[in-house]
Amino acid sequence: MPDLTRRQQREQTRQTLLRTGRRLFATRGYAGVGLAELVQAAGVTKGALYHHFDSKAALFHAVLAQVQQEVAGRVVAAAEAEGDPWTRFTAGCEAFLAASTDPEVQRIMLVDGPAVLGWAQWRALDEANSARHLTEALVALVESGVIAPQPVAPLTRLLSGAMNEAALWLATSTRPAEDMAETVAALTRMLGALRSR
Amino acid sequence: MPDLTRRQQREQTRQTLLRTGRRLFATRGYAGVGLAELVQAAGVTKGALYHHFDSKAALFHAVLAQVQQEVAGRVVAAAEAEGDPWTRFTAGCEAFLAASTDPEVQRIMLVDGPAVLGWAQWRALDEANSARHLTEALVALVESGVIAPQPVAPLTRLLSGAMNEAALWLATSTRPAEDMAETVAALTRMLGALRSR
DNA sequence: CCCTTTCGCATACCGTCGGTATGTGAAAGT
DNA sequence: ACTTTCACATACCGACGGTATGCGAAAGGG
Repeated sequence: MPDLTRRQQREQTRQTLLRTGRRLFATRGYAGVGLAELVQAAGVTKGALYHHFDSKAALFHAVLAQVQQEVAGRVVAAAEAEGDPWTRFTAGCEAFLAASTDPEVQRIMLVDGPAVLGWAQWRALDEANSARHLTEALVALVESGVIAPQPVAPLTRLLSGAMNEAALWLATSTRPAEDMAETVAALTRMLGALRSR
Repeated sequence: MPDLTRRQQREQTRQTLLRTGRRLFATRGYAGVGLAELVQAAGVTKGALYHHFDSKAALFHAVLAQVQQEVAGRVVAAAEAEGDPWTRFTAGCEAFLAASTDPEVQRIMLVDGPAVLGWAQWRALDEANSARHLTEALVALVESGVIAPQPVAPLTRLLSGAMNEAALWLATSTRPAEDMAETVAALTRMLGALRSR
């Protein structure tokens, strides 16, 4: 009787690589960490890495997907705690800003992501995990008559970009609480312009 | 009498490296182009490159600064053609979107820039060349009473991020004219919310 | 229970990359 | 005319991402 089945061992190694990759990519950036160092920190070898992932970029892709799903989870949780569409929407935006202020999240999701995977692939991941909820929220706002009927696709990109950049800026702020409050205020004000009269 | 003085020759080589770097970085990305290939395309050697720039990243930095100054030039020109602060502002935003839709500009300025130089340094360059004008325009709007008094720093980041992401999205659009129009419309509507009543 | 196959991973190695140390020849200074 | 400067070219290095191969234990079959 083996202490660990093969499936268990395999999954454990994979998770270790993901955790280690996430930690190192977040702290020193994708280009700043070599595979030799990464596998040593994970306690395995390059053979193990290439058994689980096709390339360094593929490992990064898996890490990025994991990070995005975590952020999306926090956003959805915050939104679902509210009742009406408008409050769900603003709560989700604020939760996204709060979650994305984490420096670990930023470097992987916002800085290195587009450059490593290319903008198109990064956008596809972002759409599948994060921007999808934003689009759904905007559609719900239009359908419930809270905001005026209008194309949601450009709105989604504008708001997504605005919040991404705002999160990066907030992370460097010397007065995070005030800047966060002012950012949410400005964002809410701008969103308010879309409301039906 | 020399055909070329040393200063002339030096500047010519430097410009050739900048042009070649810009072309290659734009088409295949920073990580996708090697220095050997770059210097061969420029008709020089690595010795020449490292005589003019401290590193590959330093060459990219110079290229990025040049690209940003061109974009900023177009934005300022469009803004200065208008009279009142509000129209200058919207004209500048539209000019930025139009200029940043160029794929050559995008990859260097919006995708690779933050990852190669780090967000902080990229932000400093952006602030010096591009976002500075945005801040000035917003301050002018507040001082002239067009929009309500409010902190401009978070507004600048929100709008800058929104336009950057919108430009990337527009570049992949299958109906660029319509999407551009809708984006400008949504942007203008959101900005309208900031107007004094 | 043994024998075979599978497979998760380690080892050894390769081409290429960014970066550097040194050489060189022509322009510039005196 | 002689020296110095300097804008490069050449040759080389360690480190990197990636691959080909070997190995040993778990899984499967009789």
